[in-house]
Amino acid sequence: MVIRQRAVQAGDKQERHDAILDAAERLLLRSPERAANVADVADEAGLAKGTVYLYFPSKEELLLALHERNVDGFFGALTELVEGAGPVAIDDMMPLTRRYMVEPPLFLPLASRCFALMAQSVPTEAAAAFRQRMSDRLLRAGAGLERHFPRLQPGEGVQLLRHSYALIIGLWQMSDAAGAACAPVSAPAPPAFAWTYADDLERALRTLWQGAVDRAAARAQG
Amino acid sequence: MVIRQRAVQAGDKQERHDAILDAAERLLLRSPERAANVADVADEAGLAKGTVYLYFPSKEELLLALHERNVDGFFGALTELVEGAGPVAIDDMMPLTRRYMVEPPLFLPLASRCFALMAQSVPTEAAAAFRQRMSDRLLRAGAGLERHFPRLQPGEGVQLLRHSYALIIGLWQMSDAAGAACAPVSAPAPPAFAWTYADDLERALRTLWQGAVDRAAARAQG
Amino acid sequence: MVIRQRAVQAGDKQERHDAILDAAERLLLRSPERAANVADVADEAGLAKGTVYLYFPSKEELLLALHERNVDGFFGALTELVEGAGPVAIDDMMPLTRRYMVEPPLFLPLASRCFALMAQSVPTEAAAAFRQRMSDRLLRAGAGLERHFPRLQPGEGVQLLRHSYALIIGLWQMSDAAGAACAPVSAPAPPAFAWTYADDLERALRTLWQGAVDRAAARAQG
Amino acid sequence: MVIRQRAVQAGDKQERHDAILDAAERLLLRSPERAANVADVADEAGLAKGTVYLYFPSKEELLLALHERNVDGFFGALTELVEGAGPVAIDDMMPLTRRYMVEPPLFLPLASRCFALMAQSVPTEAAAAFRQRMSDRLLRAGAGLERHFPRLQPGEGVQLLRHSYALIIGLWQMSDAAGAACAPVSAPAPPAFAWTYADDLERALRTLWQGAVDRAAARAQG
DNA sequence: AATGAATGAGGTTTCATTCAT
DNA sequence: CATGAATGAAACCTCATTCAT
Repeated sequence: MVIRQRAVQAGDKQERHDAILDAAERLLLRSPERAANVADVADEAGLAKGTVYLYFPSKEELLLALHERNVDGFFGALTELVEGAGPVAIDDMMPLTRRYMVEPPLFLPLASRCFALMAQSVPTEAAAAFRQRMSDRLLRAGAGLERHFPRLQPGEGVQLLRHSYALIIGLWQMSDAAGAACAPVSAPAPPAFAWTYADDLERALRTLWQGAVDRAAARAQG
Repeated sequence: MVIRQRAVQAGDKQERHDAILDAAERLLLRSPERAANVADVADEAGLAKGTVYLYFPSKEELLLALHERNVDGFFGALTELVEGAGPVAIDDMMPLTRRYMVEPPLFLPLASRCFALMAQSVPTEAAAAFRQRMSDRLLRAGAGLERHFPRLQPGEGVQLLRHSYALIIGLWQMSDAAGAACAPVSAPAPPAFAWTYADDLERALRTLWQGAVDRAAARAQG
Repeated sequence: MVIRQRAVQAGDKQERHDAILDAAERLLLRSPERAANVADVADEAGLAKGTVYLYFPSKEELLLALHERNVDGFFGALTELVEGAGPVAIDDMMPLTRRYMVEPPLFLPLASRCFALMAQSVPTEAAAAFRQRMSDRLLRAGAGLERHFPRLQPGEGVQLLRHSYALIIGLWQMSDAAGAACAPVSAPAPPAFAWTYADDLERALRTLWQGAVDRAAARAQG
Repeated sequence: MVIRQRAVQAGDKQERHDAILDAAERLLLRSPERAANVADVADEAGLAKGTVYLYFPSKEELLLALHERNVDGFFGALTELVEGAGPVAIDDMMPLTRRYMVEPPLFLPLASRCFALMAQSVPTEAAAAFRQRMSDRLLRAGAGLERHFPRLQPGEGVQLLRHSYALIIGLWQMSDAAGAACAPVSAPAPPAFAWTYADDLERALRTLWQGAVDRAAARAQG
């Protein structure tokens, strides 16, 4: 009905692509429980359903793209940090994580959901491509990291990042957040989970990084 | 049509309950890609669809129950270990993990899926109850753990277990295994993921535990 | 919404199966242009959409089943005729054709449409099965026919029936009927088509049968 | 993007019109099972979708035009034959039929499909116009035919052609060919259909023409 | 004349759950 | 208790056609 400006230039198209992602994001923020069907996304974007399919082959790949945009934000900042001039310490990582993953209300639930999608509904090639890009980002950031912690052996930077990411995701899934997301009035968390996700994550990451650094140091000494 | 023996005794009921779980498990093992709809589970159990609903309030809670049975296996063994007479070292944990979580082909995918379920489709109370039982298991095992690593402060045992579990799940979701579950012929894993899940997990867990022990030791010394 | 009696007995099921076909038939009679989507059929039958899918695997196979029921009517009568005691002449065939195929307003359009379905939307096996049953009917009726026209060689009965059926269908598709079906106010038919379908068909069939009988006679004499 | 030469001259337009038909034809030949959507046709013609609509009011009328081009080939040859100087016998018709209708892999499926289109999706006037042109062709060829078979009464030439066409189409739709179009590996045809379409058609046509000629002769004698 | 981005109606199918038997 | 027929919401995606550029 509402014919918005047509996207004829390549730039316009990217813009519209992003606009659709924005719409999906707004929708997920507003009602995380809803499965965000394509009709709603189109509506929110002020477009017709068919138009969404011009830009994304399926609902799943739309969600994946949205997630990847989030991921890019994090890795962009991380790469900038580790490839920058200044020194980098463990303490520099925490704010980054917090800012890009913990605080944005969408990152973790979406990441979580995308893992499920990848295992079920996304065509193998798309999943593989996503994984490949993820690998590239990790490799680059991991290599950068190794420059700042010279005792790390080659590959240990990537490894550490990979393990960190696993902790971030895994812990979130276990955390009350997952439950609380849907429970407006949640009961008090049982003792073993009675931690703020953010704090618990920080502790976990510190422990992990401590272990990695210690081991590297021990190896250097021994 | 075929009315199988009615379950009138309490024991019969438990038996049928388990039989349904068994059927679901067989089904998931046989075709992990399929979404395992209730009709198939009922069929596999030799029961009618309606009968399944006599034993489980919903499909989701059936899956959750199946997962919990798996989890119980692990925690049972872990508790037995830490509450046993002998000494326990980090190295004792690995085989346990491997045996109960890594090697059984169902544990990790199901765990992964259950997190998603908990956040979406399971009624709050059921989720809370599940969480509570999980908390109990963790607390008990965590407390047991602290007896063997006396430098750990109270609560650090649970914490370590929680973080370990997060690593186990998170890493699996990132691993090629998650993708490969559905892709009969998967492309070679991209470099940043080119590790066996089992090996990578072991490294990650060792690093984490190393970090925890080191920190405890440092605290004890400083 | 409206829970009609449940079909538990095999007989009930057949009844419901037929009831769905009846509904589809009514719908097609009422508005032949509409593609009769499954929702409408279900509505007309007073059932839910899903229920229709319990009885027919797809919309196409529903239509095919309806057509086959019509075909069965014709072949039933034909077989009864040729396997009956009395003598059978060419003139006996015409009323049969008229009664079962020409006069019922649905037979020919549906037959026409089913040919298209068979070539496009019906799974190969279903199409093959339909074809097989059609073959059986033809063989039986053809064999019966040969008993009444002893000069026909074995196989010529089936052949004649097959050719007749082709004429019936082909001519109908060419006839004004096809066009008139959708044109409430149709222009006068152009001269080459200015024949009533029924009359033209009778002429064509007589010509065909005449040719067959003549050839048989000639062969017998020569 | 790529604006091909514009068609400004009338000749250019006809050329482009034909080019689109050619593209549709190639497409149907290449994959008879596919429904040949407009996007594909445009693509194959190297044009944009919108351009196709400058030359054809709808997808259906495009198909109809393609079919009519085929039909024209047949009637052109037939008219040339019957209006030529030489004598014409039944045996002269068969090769014509074979060459223009049976052998080209597109004629029959397309003819079949067009009947369905005419009855459903084509606006009345377009259908009437098509029918009118068809009538003209038949009348002319029929009249020519009557000159070669002088015992035929006026109108019986057209009639015979019409009935022949009905046989050709009807028999094809019943034949395995129709089904086989879509079934790369088709099961063996059931006995009642176990004839080559081409042979069966020839038998049928001969029978029909025999009947017509016999009747004319009988009338002349009686 | 040509383009191709945008439209949106349209129909199929699945499957968790209920409830009459 | 057990059954399985019935439900119907839910969501997907295609594609003929239009029209701004």
